[in-house]
Amino acid sequence: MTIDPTDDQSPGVQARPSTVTLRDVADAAGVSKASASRALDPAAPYVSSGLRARVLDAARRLGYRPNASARATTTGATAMVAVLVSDIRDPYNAEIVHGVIGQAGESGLVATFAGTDHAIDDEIRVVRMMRSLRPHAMILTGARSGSTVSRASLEEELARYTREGGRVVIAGDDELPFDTAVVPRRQGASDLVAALFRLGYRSPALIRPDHDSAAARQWEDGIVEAARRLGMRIGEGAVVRAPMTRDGGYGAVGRLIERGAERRDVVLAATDAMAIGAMSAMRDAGLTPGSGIGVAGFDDVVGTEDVTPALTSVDLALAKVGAAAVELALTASGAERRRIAFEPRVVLRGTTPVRLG
Amino acid sequence: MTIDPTDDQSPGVQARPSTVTLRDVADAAGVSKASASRALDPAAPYVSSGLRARVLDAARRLGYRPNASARATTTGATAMVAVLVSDIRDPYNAEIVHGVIGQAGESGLVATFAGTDHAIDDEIRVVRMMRSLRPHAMILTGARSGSTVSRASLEEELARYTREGGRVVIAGDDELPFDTAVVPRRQGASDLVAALFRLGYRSPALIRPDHDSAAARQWEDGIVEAARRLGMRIGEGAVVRAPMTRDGGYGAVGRLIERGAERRDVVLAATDAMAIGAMSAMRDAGLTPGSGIGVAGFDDVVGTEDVTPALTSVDLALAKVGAAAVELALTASGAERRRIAFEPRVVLRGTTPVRLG
DNA sequence: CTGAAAGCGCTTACAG
DNA sequence: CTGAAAGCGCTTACAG
Repeated sequence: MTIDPTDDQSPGVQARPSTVTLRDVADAAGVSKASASRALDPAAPYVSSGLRARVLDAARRLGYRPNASARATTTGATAMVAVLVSDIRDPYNAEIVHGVIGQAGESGLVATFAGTDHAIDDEIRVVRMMRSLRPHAMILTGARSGSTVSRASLEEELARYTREGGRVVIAGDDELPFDTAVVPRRQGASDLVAALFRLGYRSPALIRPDHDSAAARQWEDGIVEAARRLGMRIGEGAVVRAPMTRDGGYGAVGRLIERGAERRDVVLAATDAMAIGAMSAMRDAGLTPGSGIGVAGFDDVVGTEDVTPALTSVDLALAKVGAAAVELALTASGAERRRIAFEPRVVLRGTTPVRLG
Repeated sequence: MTIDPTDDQSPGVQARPSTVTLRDVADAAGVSKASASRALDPAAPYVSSGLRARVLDAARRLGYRPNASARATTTGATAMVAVLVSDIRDPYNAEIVHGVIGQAGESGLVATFAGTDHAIDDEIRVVRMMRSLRPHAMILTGARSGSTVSRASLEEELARYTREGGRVVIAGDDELPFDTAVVPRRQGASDLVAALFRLGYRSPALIRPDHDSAAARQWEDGIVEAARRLGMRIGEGAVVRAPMTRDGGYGAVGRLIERGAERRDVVLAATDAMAIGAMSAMRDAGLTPGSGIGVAGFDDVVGTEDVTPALTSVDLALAKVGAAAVELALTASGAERRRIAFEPRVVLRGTTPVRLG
């Protein structure tokens, strides 16, 4: 650890935190605070290059860092985007967050995160807390569940924030009335079905989440719409609901088999985790994923390459969605609501080989 | 979206962002700003309950949120911990970050994150940027790589921050001179070897990261130390280096086989991802993980349950490490450096069955 | 192009 | 217990 010896003048005295301020820089450069402030701002007009050089030099020598809080109380907003994320351990969210962090860094913003545990009431609390920071924007990501009352409260809290000049952007599903970087679930699901059709699959079984989120709905809508268009049948008994986890997928297979899933030729799960669980259950039941019956997941986050055989899935360009959310937050929005969507990409792997006959 | 009709008095006028300030609350309650400030602070002494009630009521009615920036410029620090994380998509980091977010929320702090892409130079840049926010503490997590010069610059930048009154805490490996919430790698590795010994394994092969991080070193030290103590032999040829990824683990197996890994009875990889890759490679080479030759990973993050057979690993209590880092950041540190470590937990699964003979 | 001054929203001694 | 006043570190019209 390097210690600047000039810093502790009187060793006996309790060392108080000493921060270099604009005042110090101005003094060191022999100019006024106003000039120092302008010299440090690359966008400021009317600064002589000599003065600017002296100030910059003094700032570097002193290790000056502008106080973001003071700047924010002057300008009204913090150079920050606040991200509300339901669960950072979910690789789906982690991928979006990665995109947000990258783009925020490039745009000179810091990104702040708060966890919300999926619950809307939690999210309301967090929005309230975040409002204190006066960030340029709040980005909401991840599925949320809660009552209609809670949802209204959340929208009210967000509306308050926008009235204060804040910007709200959704990164994910298109379910709240704000600018949205859309995760292309519906189209991805449709594309998946079309790709499987081309491989020879004709009768899918579905494992869908047991709660009614926008994500679940869009996935199912995409599947059903493409199936209908292509003349594939999805009967009543071919859809089961399960918790959106690996274990949920595992448990769903039993119920599918009770209903005669052997007559189906491919199992589609709403997430990779569910699909991976389903694969384990199939194996435990004596079925071999990829021979006789296919399996496909959704999201293409992690683990799809590491099961045997590798899992077919759909890449939703999540990091791009996160980056796009930051860009939406940065550019002024007019009256109308904006949407940005990316192209999903179906990734065919070993669980869905070409089907003969 | 709920709009408060009292808010837009003159429809023709450009709606300017209007924020409720302490002044507004004080006026609404008929008290001074000073009194309003005290009434809003639960810890303030000498506030009559009548006054407090009126202020609290006014604040709620108006949707008042204190301006964290203004508060911070007054008090000198932001109620915030800044977390520097190399890559949020790495489930190892995500798990620590999850612990940080949870504990920060409970302590009334917001958590801010910045990505550093593993590079020390990036980290220096980010520390500098974060210093502007004057957070109570910075928490560093994840492995970092860089030259000795860079490392010195990083430590200098961090030292500057501590001189300003900031606190630095490491969540992870014990490689920088600050308070540390220690990931118990070394002990976890030792415990793993001891557990495998009890199952009958005698001659491990090692797949270790090809860079010389503290994490890699501690894992290897733990393995070697326990093996020596138990009289197990790890020969020259039984250690290969590989990139710390799934593909790295995959590639390592080929080299292990060239060197006659068949004579080994268990393959130990420094991370789960490497172990999972190794399993795929073994299968491709005609070996079956768990029969004839065992496999064990490390970290126990995700995916260990989803490969076939399930992967033996070591749970490093990462979320607790993250939470402990926040607690270290919150409690005053004396002169001496503090360390908190948790108990690792060996999780035996299908890849390391009891070995007969 | 540069400086003196006001102001951002808060907290906290200091007097009452 | 309450209020008037100073001050935190910055930015930005406003005069020169």
